[in-house]
Amino acid sequence: MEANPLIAALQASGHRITRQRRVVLEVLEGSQEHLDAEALYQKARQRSPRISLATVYRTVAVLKQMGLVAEYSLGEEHGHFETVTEAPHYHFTCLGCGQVVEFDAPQVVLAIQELAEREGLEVRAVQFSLTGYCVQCRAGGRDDR
Amino acid sequence: MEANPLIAALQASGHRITRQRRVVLEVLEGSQEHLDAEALYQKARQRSPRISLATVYRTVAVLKQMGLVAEYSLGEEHGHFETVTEAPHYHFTCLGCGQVVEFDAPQVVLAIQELAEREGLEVRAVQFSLTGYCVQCRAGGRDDR
DNA sequence: TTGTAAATGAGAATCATTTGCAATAACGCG
DNA sequence: CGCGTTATTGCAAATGATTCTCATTTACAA
Repeated sequence: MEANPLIAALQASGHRITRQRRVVLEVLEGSQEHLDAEALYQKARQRSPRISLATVYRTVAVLKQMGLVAEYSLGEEHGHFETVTEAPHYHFTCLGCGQVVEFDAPQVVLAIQELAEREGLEVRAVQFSLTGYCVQCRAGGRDDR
Repeated sequence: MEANPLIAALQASGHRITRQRRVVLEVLEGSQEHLDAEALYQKARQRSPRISLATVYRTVAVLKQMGLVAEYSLGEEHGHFETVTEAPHYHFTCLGCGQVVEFDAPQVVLAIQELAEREGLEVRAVQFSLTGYCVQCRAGGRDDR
């Protein structure tokens, strides 16, 4: 009955579908970038001007706990959000230009599985991210260590 | 001239050796655990009662930037600090009991090197941590998902 | 249509961390 | 050793991100 699968999932899990949740989800889906709470808020605002930042946080929290959205602490600073896709991937953030490079790392996934098995751990969340300088910034001599 | 290598390094890089820096370093070295700023502050206080939390943060910031100390965001919460050792290692934090399991993952190191080479990146920092449930907590039935 | 519990908006509250500034102290130099 | 310069400190106030409180609104099952 519901076109959007994320909305459907939300609904199926017994949550109410409000205009603001719908908007946050749409913004999240309609953007390739990794938005932080403020950016999400600004974008959501364009469609639902009365939405509050608190609601953005609350919505993202629900989605996160349902596993529909993931939170990353890219550079260091504050959190960034992204809808979860089939293929897990990780991020490299350039300290020079802020550019985010996504990459996958099957070896890392394997290493985790192995570790979990060996130690009897049940891994629920993986945080793996790199920071440094990208090709351009290295070349640009902008070596502001 | 200075017994402690970390102190020596600090000094060599042109920083002044103050009582508080010495104390923070000693506390950091003398503890296997991953202390957060507040814990560091409390421990440092025992030896140097007038030290302030701000100084702890400032000291750790200097050490971090020199690469002598690393910061981790174990569970999610706030930062934890640890002196850097030869062998890089990572952390698994149990959501049930809070226990931190350290592990190494040479495959991860390799994966990073490979990626860096392929993409021309200069990796300065790696953030890799896992959360989930440990053997005990899984067994304990305390499946508070 | 209506009742009720969930969700929202607005702003206050919280928490970790940072900063401004005057007082203090390290350490290179004479 | 005694000084002066300048980094460092302590304190308290500021900040930034996120969470909470509570009165009001709204989704949705009946």
